Amino acid sequence: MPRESASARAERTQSICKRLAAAYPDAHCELDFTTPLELLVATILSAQCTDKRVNVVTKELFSVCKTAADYVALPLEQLEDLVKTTGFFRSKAKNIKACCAALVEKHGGEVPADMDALTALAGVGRKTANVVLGNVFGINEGVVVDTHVARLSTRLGLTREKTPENIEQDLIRLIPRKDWALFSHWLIWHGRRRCGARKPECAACEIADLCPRTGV
DNA sequence: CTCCCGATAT
DNA sequence: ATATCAGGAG
Repeated sequence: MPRESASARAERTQSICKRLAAAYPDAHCELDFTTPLELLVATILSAQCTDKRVNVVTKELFSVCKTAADYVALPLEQLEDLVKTTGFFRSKAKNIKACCAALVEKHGGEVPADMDALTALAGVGRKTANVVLGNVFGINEGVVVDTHVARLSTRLGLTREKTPENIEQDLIRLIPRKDWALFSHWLIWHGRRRCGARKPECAACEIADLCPRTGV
């Protein structure tokens, strides 16, 4: 089996984007939020947890905490109890408090629109920072690589890298910057609806002919 | 690399 | 019973 050329892969990627854009015309962030701080907190909570569960938890959490100072003032034990069902609850509660303390002390209580400032916050890595930058500030500094984007990028033969950081570099080279934000949403939606980790529905897949598993 | 960890689908 | 879920820190 001949190795796909870089130009052929770029062209196939374009076709994949076009097809997924048609399949998911309203793809968007499925975490519920109304402010930058709400998306930041929701994304911290979304680690190894479904967005559906996060949205159940944040509905009550956001009614209790409106500002970064509110999270700082809330006793750790109460915050742990509010986020318990998202898993990793002790780490997440601790991180959210430390994160919000830093927001109050270093950023006037606001969420910084800056990659370095964001990733310096407790519980905020590159993936979470990319989510916040893209979805509330319209800044495409990188590509969001979560578990779905990583899995589908590998299955689709868009990367051979293993770490999220290295996969992101491959995707940045492969995809036009204007599509970065949508690309992640398309792959996440497709990963949830069609190309699940345990049960990929290749027979019904909209891009089966563009995938090394079933087509090409 | 390991650890953090509850809810859900299979 | 086990894999997986919009990961990050030590």
